Amino acid sequence: MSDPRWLDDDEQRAWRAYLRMQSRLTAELNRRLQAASGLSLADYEVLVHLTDVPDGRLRPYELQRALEWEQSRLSHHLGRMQRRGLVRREECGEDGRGAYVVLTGTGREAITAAAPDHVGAVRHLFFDALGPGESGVLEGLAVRVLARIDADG
Amino acid sequence: MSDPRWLDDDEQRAWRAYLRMQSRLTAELNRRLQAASGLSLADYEVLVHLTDVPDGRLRPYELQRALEWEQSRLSHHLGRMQRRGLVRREECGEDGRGAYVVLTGTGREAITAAAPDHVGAVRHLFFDALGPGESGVLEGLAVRVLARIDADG
DNA sequence: GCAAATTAGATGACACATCATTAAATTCGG
DNA sequence: CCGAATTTAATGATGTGTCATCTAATTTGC
Repeated sequence: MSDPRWLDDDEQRAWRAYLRMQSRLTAELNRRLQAASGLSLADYEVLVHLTDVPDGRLRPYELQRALEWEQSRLSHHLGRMQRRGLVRREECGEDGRGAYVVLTGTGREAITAAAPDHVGAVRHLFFDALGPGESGVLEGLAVRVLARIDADG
Repeated sequence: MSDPRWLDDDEQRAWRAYLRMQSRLTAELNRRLQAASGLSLADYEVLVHLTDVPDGRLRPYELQRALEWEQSRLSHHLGRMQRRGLVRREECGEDGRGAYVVLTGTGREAITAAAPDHVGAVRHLFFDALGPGESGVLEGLAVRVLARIDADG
C-alpha cells in the first residue's frame, strides 16, 4: 500500500482548492476594502479591535495578543497608521515602559465607513457560497486544526 | 429582523476561526519548511510546478498562470531564486521577448529533500484534524467560493 | 533594596509584494 | 506590409513582514 505520508487524490485536490481559495479570497477582500476605503485588511483588523473597547484605547501588547501578530509587525504597522492619522500613541502612566494606542476620530470614521461594505463582501463571496450547516463544519474544522498546531507547534 | 448584510453569531465565530486557522497554519507550515530546508512556501510552490513538467523548464508566463501570482511578484521572486541557485534563466528561441525558467540540480535536490516533511506536516496539522468526508466538503466549498470570486470580481 | 531576569516597546536591516513604468518583440487590422 | 495594439518580461519605488537587537522599566529572588 501507498505511503501514508502522502496525500491521496481527494486530499490533493482539496488542499490545492483550499490554497487557491485562501489566496484569492484574501486578495479580493483586500482589493475591495482598499479601493472603497483606503484601508488594508491589516488596518481593518487593528481598527476593529480598537473600536471593540471603551475609549478606543489599548496597550500595544493587548492588541498584539488579540491579533496574534509579531510584536515588531504591530509596532511597525502602528507607526504607519499613526503617520496616516488613524491612531495616535499616548504615554502610559501606570507603566513607564508602556504606551497606549488610541483610535483617532479619523480612524473611527474610516472603519465605520468601511465596515458595511467589507462585511457585505465577506457575506457575498464567502457565506453565500456555503450550504446549510457548512459554516458549523468550517468552524469545527478550524478549531481542531488550531488545537493541533497549539499542541504540536 | 436583523440586517441581512451583517453576520450572525455562528457566522462571526466561523469567520474568526477560519481567519485564525489560515494565518496560523500558513505561518506554521512556512516556519517548518524554512527551518527544515531553507525554502519558503513561495519557493516551494515555484519548484513544485517546475518539477511537474518535463525538463523542469517553463516560460515565466506559464508559471504565472499556474501560480496565479502577479507578474512582477514572479519576476522578482525568480530573480531571488536565481541568485540562490535554485533556478536559472535561459533565452527563448521561439519568442524573442520571452525567456525560460529552468530548474537547476540544486533546486531539484532542495524540493526533493523538502517535500516529504512538508507533505507530512500538511497531513499532520491539517488532514489528520478532518473527519470523514470533510475534505470533500472543504473542496466543494473552496470551488464554490472561487466560482463566486470569478463571477463577481 | 539590589542584582538578575523578565517584560514593553521601538528600531534598522533585509526579504517580500505591489504598483507603475518601461522596453522589446509579436500579432493584428487595414 | 506597416502602424497600432497586445504580449512578455524586467525594474525601481514604496509599503509591508520578520529577525535580531536595543533600551528602559518592572518584577523577582535573595
